[in-house]
Amino acid sequence: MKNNNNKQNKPVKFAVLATDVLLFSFYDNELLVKLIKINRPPYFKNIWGFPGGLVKPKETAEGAVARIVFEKAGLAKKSLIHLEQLYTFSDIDRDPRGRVVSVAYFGCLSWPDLQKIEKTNNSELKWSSIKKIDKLAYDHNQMLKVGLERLKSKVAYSTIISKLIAREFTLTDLETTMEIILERKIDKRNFRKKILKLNVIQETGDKKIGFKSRPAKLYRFISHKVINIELI
Amino acid sequence: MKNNNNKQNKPVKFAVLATDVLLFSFYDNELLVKLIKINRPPYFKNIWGFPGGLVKPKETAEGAVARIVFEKAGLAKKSLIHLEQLYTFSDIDRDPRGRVVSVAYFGCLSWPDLQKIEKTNNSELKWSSIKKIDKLAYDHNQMLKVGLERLKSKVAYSTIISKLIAREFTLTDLETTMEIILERKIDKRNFRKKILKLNVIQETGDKKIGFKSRPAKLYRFISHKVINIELI
DNA sequence: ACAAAAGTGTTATCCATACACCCATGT
DNA sequence: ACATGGGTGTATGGATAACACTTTTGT
Repeated sequence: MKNNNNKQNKPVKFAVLATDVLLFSFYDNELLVKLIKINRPPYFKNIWGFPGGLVKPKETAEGAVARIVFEKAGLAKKSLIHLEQLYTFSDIDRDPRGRVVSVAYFGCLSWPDLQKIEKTNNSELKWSSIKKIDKLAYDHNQMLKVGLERLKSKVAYSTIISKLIAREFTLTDLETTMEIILERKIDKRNFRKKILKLNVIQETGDKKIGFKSRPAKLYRFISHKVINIELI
Repeated sequence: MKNNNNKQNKPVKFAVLATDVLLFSFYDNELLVKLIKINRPPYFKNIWGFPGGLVKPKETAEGAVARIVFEKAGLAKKSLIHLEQLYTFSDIDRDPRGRVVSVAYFGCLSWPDLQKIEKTNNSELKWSSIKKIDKLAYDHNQMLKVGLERLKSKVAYSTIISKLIAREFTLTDLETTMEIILERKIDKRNFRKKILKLNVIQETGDKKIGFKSRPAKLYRFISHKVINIELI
């Protein structure tokens, strides 16, 4: 039973349609992504990968992702605040068990909005810093590459960052989150001038206190919608 | 045999994976897209749609598109000079015959590079101005909307226009092609200053003559690669 | 000579960039 | 008093935007 006899040559119309989801969050100055332990001997033994699963006959790909995020990624249904299609991966050998085409999605979650259980790491499910990711199952390293590229481009050219940070944030929070995701330094004074002129954030009136330095004004995004706009 | 008994409720893993392709070209001041006559009674009788077909078990989605472009869209294999994945459409009822998920691609073709047969319109295959498109089969109107959006954004922010125009072109050709695709006027002098400074096109040394007005210098794109750069 | 499209320059405004010091709080 | 991060302004150069006339050809 060690051969790949699932990889059939029969001219059936096939196929197995799956979906995988890259869930991003941000905590403690690190961009995180949700990983699940994959155990499918003989091909994958105790290797990490993205949550995924088959799309059911009566589900859209997006519907399947919503279900998988809940059932497999261990998130409450209401937690998924931003989800978009990333890319469809159809390499013939991407799954050694047989032909599986995967529609990958990516989602963004605000860490402070997560419940305690959703933040917990264990042997089956964890939030991993993208800096610490090694070999993943299937073609998930390739997915991660595509996903990170897309996330970076969206962080620079849209308000998607609003889905990754706390509802209320200081300008420094916003700046450093963007710096870490984009992997480059942003000039503090120019960033503040620009973001304030764009009319996408507003002061809450409150300040962040108790941090052994001058209290910082808190801001929030005016709209919950992700709009395309050059942020930096 | 008039009911939709292909739309099964069986909990099979399913599925049928298909691909559809939006082939764009540009001729006579119009953005064109390739349509094929679809005849699948009782659902579709003599209605236009995009060329498409099933992905075979041993094909990637991109491979299937390359085949369909040749077999169904009537293009020589070498003609397809630019192809990229657009979006995967997985609405449950997008195909009334049953569950079919389609990975849509879009391609760009330079009209003068096409052979005569490839440009011909008949009752089964035609190039249609996107201004004259009415109801299409399946969810192809939605695909067209997504495709046009993507094409517009790429025309503004990449050199993809190089795949839609003749290899040698005047600055006015380039400008009007972009104007028509983007559906807005561009200032002639500012456009010329910008495009020339970007170092993406060069003079060929020749001029376009015989047009009852002053001959215009011809240019070509320096690189065949589509790069991301703000063109206008 | 006329029509038609090619080609060209200047100015004003806005935006991007570079850069360093004082302020308000906690300890 | 000191350490920490918050907050602010200006000057320069480059890009953008608005705008109209002359040139070269075909007829």
